[in-house]
Amino acid sequence: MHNATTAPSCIVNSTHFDCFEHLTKEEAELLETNKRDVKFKKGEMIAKQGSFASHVVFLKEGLVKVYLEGNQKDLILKIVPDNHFLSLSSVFDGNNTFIYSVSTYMDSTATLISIDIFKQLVRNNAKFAHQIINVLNTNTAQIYGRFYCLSRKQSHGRVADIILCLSENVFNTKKFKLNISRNDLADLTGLSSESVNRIFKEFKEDKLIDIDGKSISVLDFDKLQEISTYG
Amino acid sequence: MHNATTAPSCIVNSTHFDCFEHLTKEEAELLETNKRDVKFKKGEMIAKQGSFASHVVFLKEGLVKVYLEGNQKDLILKIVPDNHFLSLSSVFDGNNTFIYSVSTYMDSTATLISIDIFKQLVRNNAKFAHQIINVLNTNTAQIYGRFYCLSRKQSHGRVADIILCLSENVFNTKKFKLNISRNDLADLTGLSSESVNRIFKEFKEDKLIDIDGKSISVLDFDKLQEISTYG
DNA sequence: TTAAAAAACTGATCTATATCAAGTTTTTAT
DNA sequence: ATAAAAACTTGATATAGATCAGTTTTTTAA
Repeated sequence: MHNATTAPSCIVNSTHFDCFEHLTKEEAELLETNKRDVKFKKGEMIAKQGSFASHVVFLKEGLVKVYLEGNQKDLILKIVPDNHFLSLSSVFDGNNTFIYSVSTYMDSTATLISIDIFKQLVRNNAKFAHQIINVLNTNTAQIYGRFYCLSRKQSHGRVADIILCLSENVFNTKKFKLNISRNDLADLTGLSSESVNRIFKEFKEDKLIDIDGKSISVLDFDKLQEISTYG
Repeated sequence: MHNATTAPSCIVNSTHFDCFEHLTKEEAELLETNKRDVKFKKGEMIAKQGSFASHVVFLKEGLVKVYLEGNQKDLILKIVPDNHFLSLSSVFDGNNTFIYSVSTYMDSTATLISIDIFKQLVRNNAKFAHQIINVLNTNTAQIYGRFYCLSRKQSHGRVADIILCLSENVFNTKKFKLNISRNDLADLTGLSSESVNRIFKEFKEDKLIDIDGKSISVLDFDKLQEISTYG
């Protein structure tokens, strides 16, 4: 059974919809003349929560995190790989302000599309709008899963979730090189870096994973899944 | 500045879009012949997470909670008042399954719209689709605020949030009669009912609120807001 | 009206995880 | 190549909030 809360909640949204193929030739041309590619260095901010959103942002290349800023610690909503929209929710916000911040994990290229043009496409092309709705909804489903994870599961379950997600959805392999820091990992799990570290150590002792420098291998997939579900 | 995370995060989505006014006469008729009103008693389930969604659900009358079920405790995503959609995210899910459960707080009436007809409207009427996108996005913004609240704020901030939300967005008055139980309140804040109770007591001692039986009055709005922001 | 059941309240523990305070290793920059 | 900085590791302590175990109040129903 498909169930957002028993499946490991993921930090990336892997489903991809090819929205732009539904545009007419004229619409595609209109889009072409009203978009611009911008390069961002590692660690730079692509969007700032609360600031005016004059563009829809599409991540052409790279890896970014989308997060909420507040008076307490930041909350990472998701990480987004290339070929995904970054700011759809923001542009339809009544105030046209970014409802979250976006910053890069690595050098990235973003395509900025004029918000007016984008809205025009949505208003005039129902098939395009339909695809956008699909994107928004996969998004929502993913965030809900993560919401559940961070507010209901405890530390071991959260760490198991992250490992499974990185293995299955980000790197698509049992052994992968982790080029994000323990601190990033702590942010992603909503735990302290010390706690993440201790749990990694436990998982290694229990032969669920193997750690060799920056490389992590998933040894016992089923057990991790179990911990993710019940932890 | 509009900022989802400094404003008290709310459990209801108060913005309302009149989606149906954008339908043509024929579309409206098509809708009319393909919808059906169903009554639900207090405590009954309108939608069950994981089950097949053959209809879009619109809440005509009543008050419901939308929540995720999992192996741990349920997570209430939002409460929804009358004249709002209940299951938009679900119908666009690839599997057509409900991604969350919905049950009523009081006797309610729901309008069920055939999912195929609804999708047809979206695919053919871009203005209608645009409105649906707006609904989805206000929704998302609200859930993000709540996500931040439940995963970053601590107990006092969460309780302050709920009181402010009930006062400002649900009842629209400083003094309101709370006809949901302490247990419901605990569910909404993600705390234990004992903790909620203790904090209510503290707030009363500190003259932030007054409690008289089931009635709650907001006495010090600013202080509550401050607690919501920094607590 | 009164007994039974449910909800609310309160104090005493318990526990998960943060925080603090060292070390140690790795990375970076000169 | 080496010093400085950053990241990681580990143990000790602190704490927010859950859980438990009662008592009191309110609600329900006979």
